[in-house]
Formats: sequence, structure tokens, C-alpha cells
Amino acid sequence: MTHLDAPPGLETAERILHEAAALFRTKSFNGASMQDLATAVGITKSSLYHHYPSKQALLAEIVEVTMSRVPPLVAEIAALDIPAASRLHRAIALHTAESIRERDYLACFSEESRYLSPAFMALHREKKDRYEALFQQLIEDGIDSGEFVAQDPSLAVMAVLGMCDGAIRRYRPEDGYSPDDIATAFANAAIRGLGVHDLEQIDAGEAAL
Amino acid sequence: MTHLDAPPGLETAERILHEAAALFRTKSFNGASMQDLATAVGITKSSLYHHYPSKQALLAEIVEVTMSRVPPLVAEIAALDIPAASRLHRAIALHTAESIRERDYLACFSEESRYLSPAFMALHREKKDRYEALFQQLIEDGIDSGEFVAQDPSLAVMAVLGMCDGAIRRYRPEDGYSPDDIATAFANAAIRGLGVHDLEQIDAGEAAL
DNA sequence: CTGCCTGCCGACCGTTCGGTAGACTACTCT
DNA sequence: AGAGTAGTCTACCGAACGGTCGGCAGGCAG
Repeated sequence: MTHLDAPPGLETAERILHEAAALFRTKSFNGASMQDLATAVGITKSSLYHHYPSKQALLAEIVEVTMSRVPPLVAEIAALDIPAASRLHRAIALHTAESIRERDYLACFSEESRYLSPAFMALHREKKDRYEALFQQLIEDGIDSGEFVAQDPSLAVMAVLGMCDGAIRRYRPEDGYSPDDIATAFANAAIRGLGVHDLEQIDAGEAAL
Repeated sequence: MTHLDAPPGLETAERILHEAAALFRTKSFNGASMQDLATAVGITKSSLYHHYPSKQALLAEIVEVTMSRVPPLVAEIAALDIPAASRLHRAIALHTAESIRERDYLACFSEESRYLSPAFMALHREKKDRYEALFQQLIEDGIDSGEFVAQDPSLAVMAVLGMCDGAIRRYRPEDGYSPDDIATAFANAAIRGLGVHDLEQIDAGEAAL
């Protein structure tokens, strides 16, 4: 029983992180014990502590890798030189698809991050606020340009991101929807909900890409 | 120190339930201990067990009182003899306002109910499905009548209720929005998002009531 | 006055929690 | 061959968990 017996593509530390994200999503941070995690990974509880110093550190790591992966993708979309409605459409679709595909990690990011210790929490709040500000800016751009009807942008971002987060909890693979199915439906609904009058134009723009 | 000293309007059992709902929302079911609850109520942990047989029973009771209070209100709206879009608008506004006003209870209903023991869970799933079916039926009605664009009703209900649930987690009283502000904004956004073409007519209908 | 019932309490139970200590094994590098 | 190291193990720790027990104070009915 050594550390090189069976590396099926993933290092132990990475497997631990994966299983931890999965457990934190399904049983919540407080509901998942280190023993549960050890069992899922197939090692003993003590061995976990060789790779990560604490349960908190596991959560912090999960949140951080997610934070450094997804926001840049959205930021890239936000910087495109296309109408705000099109940018927001793509941003929502990406955020939603990512939320479903990597729901273990995104659930930790959006739901379990509140269990971060105060030290990590402060850091995380700031990053999360910056991430959500990307969406709010897109909405404000769209209102300014007349693509969306005048409305409170912070309520709009609350509605949109709340909807996306909901997908994580409500998604069930056995229902037969692909992440992209849901992502597209949500993005369409959101753009329409913001009061855009020519959704067809956005669809056409997407199809051309 | 007797049981009749200071009933400030609420019986002990009811105060326990209130504080439990608040704690379960803020710290989650697994994160809130019976000692936390006892401290919040101002009695000892042992005394809790005089009123409720277990922590599980507390959660079950919270979920059940919510379940027997809110769905009838929505069912009443769903049965009104007005266009589907108007009924759905009012149903969403009510659900959202209620989610925010009674967010301790509604959070337990929508988020913590997954910690119910299997026995209670089965019962709860059925009721929750029936509740959500109310919304889905309204959406299907609106599609059939041409008020909403053709779309997958179950994805639509996923988006709408996900958005509403999000309000519970994202709402912060200090931001200055009233529950009704958010409820109206969400209902408008949702109806628009479903593809209704004459939102003004719905607003006019609401104003007349 | 007596006896019961309600609400509460301090003390305690067994279990599980996150985390630690130290030894063992097998691999790598010199 | 020998030293070092990475990864795992068994065994254990103190604390906190949900829950139980027996008893005590006081209101109330007989």
C-alpha cells in the first residue's frame, strides 16, 4: 500500500479536494466529517492531514481554485466589443453551465463559503463582490444603452445570480437536460426578463459565432 | 423562576421554534447546536426536550408549519379567474415577499429541509412537489393561452423558484429594500422573462385591485 | 393539606467530532 | 549501502455533540 500503487490520473491531494467538494455540496460543510471524506477517498482520516492542515483549509482551497478559474472567463466576455445584452447573455450562459458542470466546486463557492473562517472570509467576500460586480456592470451598460428597460441594477443582479445558483441545487442529471440546455434557457429568460426587445438579434449573434 | 413569570406574548414552545428557525437559517441545521438554541431562548438544553422530543422534530415542525401556511395562499391565487400571467405575477410576488419576510422559516423550508430524516423527508418531498407544480401549471396555462412564449415549463419553474429562493440568501435588510420592493421587481422580471408581450396590462390589472 | 402536573434544571451518558503523535514502509537520491 | 523523505497507518486526545435522568419549585384541584 504505497503512494504510487494506483494513481488513476489524479494525485491523492487532488482526489481529496474533489471528494471534499462533492461531500461539502451533498452534506454541507458541517454535515460532512473528515471520516466521511477519508472513507470516500479510501485512506484513513489521519492521512488527510498529511495533505491538508485542516478541514477549513480544504474548504478555502476549494473556494479559491474556483475563484481563480471562473471569474476570469466572465471578465473576458465582459470585455468583448459587442452589445451589452449579448455579453450578458454569454456571461450568464457560461456561469450557469459552469455551475452545473462543476457543481461540486461551485456549490462550495456559492453556498458553503459562508463557513469559511473569518480570515479567509474577508478575502473571499472581496473577490466575490468583484465577481458579481461584473454582472452588475453589464446590466448597467445595457440599461444605459437602452437595451434593457430602466430598473434597479442591484435587484436585477440579485435575481439573475439567484436564479443561476438555484440551478446547482435543483439540477438532477437524470432529468435529461444537459448543462448547456439549462444555460441557454436561463440566459434567454434573464435577457428577456431585463426587458430587451429583440432577443432574436442576440440569438442571431450567438449563432454566428 | 416559574413558567408563568414572563410570557411576553409567546409561549416557550413557540419561542423555541422561532429561535430554532433563525439559528437553522443562519448557521444551518448541522451548524446550530441544541446548546446554541437553549442559550438563544434563555433556558437550558435539557429544558428544550420538555417541549420537543428531538432536534429533528424541531426541523420537521418548522417545515410543516411553513408548508401548511404558504401553499394555500398560492393555491388561492392560482384559482383566480384572471389571465395566467396575472396569476403567476401575483403568485411569484407573494412567494417572494413571504420568503423574505419570514425568511427564517422559508429558509428552513427551502434549504434545510434536506436534513429531514427519511421518514419526514418522503412526506415533505410530496408536498413540496405539489407546491412547485402550482407554479408549473400557471406557466403551462400561460404558454397554452399564448401569454408566454413556447418553452420548457419545468426549466421555467426551475429558473423562477431558484430566483426566489436566492432572495432569502441574498437579502440584507440594511440595503433598504422592502420585501415588497423585491417581490414586485422579481415578479416583473419573471413575467417578462417568460416572454409576455404586454407587461403594462398586468401592471394595470394589479393597480386596479 | 395533599398530591399531581408543568416547566425547568444540573449532572451525566455514549458517540462523534477535528486534530495529533509516532511508528512503519517504500521509494529516491547520493 | 545508507540517509532522507513522502505517504500511510494505528492509536489516541480533549471537546462538543444530541440526548437522558432524577429531582425541584410552584400552581392547582381534590
